[in-house]
Amino acid sequence: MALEHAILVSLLEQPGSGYELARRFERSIGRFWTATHQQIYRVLKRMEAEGWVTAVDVEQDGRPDKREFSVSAPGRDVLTGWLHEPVQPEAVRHDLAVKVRGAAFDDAAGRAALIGEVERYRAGHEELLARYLAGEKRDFPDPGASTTGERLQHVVLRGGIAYERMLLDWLTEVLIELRKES
Amino acid sequence: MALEHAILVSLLEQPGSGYELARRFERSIGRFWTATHQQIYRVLKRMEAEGWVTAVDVEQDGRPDKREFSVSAPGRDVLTGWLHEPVQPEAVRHDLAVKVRGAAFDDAAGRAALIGEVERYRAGHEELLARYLAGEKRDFPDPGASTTGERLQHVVLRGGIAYERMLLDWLTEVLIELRKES
DNA sequence: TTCTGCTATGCAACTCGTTGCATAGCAACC
DNA sequence: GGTTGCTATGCAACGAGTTGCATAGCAGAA
Repeated sequence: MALEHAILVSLLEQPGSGYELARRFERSIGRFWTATHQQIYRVLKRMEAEGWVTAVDVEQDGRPDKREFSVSAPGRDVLTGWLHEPVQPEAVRHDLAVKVRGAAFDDAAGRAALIGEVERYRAGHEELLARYLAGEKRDFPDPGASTTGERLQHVVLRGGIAYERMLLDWLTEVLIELRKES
Repeated sequence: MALEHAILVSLLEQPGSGYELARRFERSIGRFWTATHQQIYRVLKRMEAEGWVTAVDVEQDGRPDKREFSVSAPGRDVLTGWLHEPVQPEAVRHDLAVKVRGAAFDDAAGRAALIGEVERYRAGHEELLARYLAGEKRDFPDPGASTTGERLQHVVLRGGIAYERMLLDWLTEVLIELRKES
């Protein structure tokens, strides 16, 4: 399980509350690891009990108080320990690919509906790519002069960008094939 | 949940036993949906109870008997019903991206170890790409003249190929960045 | 002042997926 | 005859992830 590790990385990059983490997981970190706020709160609780993170109450004005988490020394050790473990092959789960193969067993009207869905899906990923590119321009304007952390964050973002471009090209191909059958 | 649907697609393409399905999930279908034999048997049992698939005992010589599953009419309806539902955004979970960002909080020796892991991981995906390309050559030698099912299977395979190529390029970039820090 | 909406945290129940184990038929090899 | 290895099926326990719900502070608008 790597949610714990994703949280440790995120908190090392920037301490924050469970709520803030959930928002980061919706945005930047969600590029490579998704999680809901319930999962995050539950895991934070366990991590706090194990001494991997520490929390301080922070009063805010105009807002409810929050509990800000930081990574402790043992938490850092847990992270580096995990970093040195072998990289496991990923579990791939891609609904759309199942649907495309399934479309062979549907009728023309059903395939037409699927085409609409794929177009909608593709438009969503076009938006996502645009957001990544905007984020890249904003956060990494100067490719040469940056810290280790920034350069590693940048290469991960470039991975997200490459993935989205690949996906958009592939979806174009899928639409061509699906339209041949309608 | 789409494991049920992946199984329905696979059984429509070719009826088979739980064991055979598990082997297909290791190979072709595992490109876009992974599952272990335990999961598959459990889900098959439930699907049989709900009448989505039917089983016949098949005697084999030189081997234990097997139970071969086929999709029933209700099962087909379940599949087409699912095909017409909106495509959900995928849950992305990529260990390696977490590790790359985490490498900023490791020391030089740790990053050196990670480089070795990434190289090993990359070599695995090079092999996988080679297998996909060999499979493409074997199964889809003639791009023009094929059935709907074959063309849709081919476009999904091309997606796998595009993904692996993108991944290999990205891993090259990751290795360059990690080596800058060692 | 009530309603909407964002910040902030959490429980409970459930489903999905993983891991470890167990059983059994049959073939081939040593 | 024992061992190894592949085919074939399954249970039980656990851990991970999802869904629905609940609570509460505070701001701004209607």
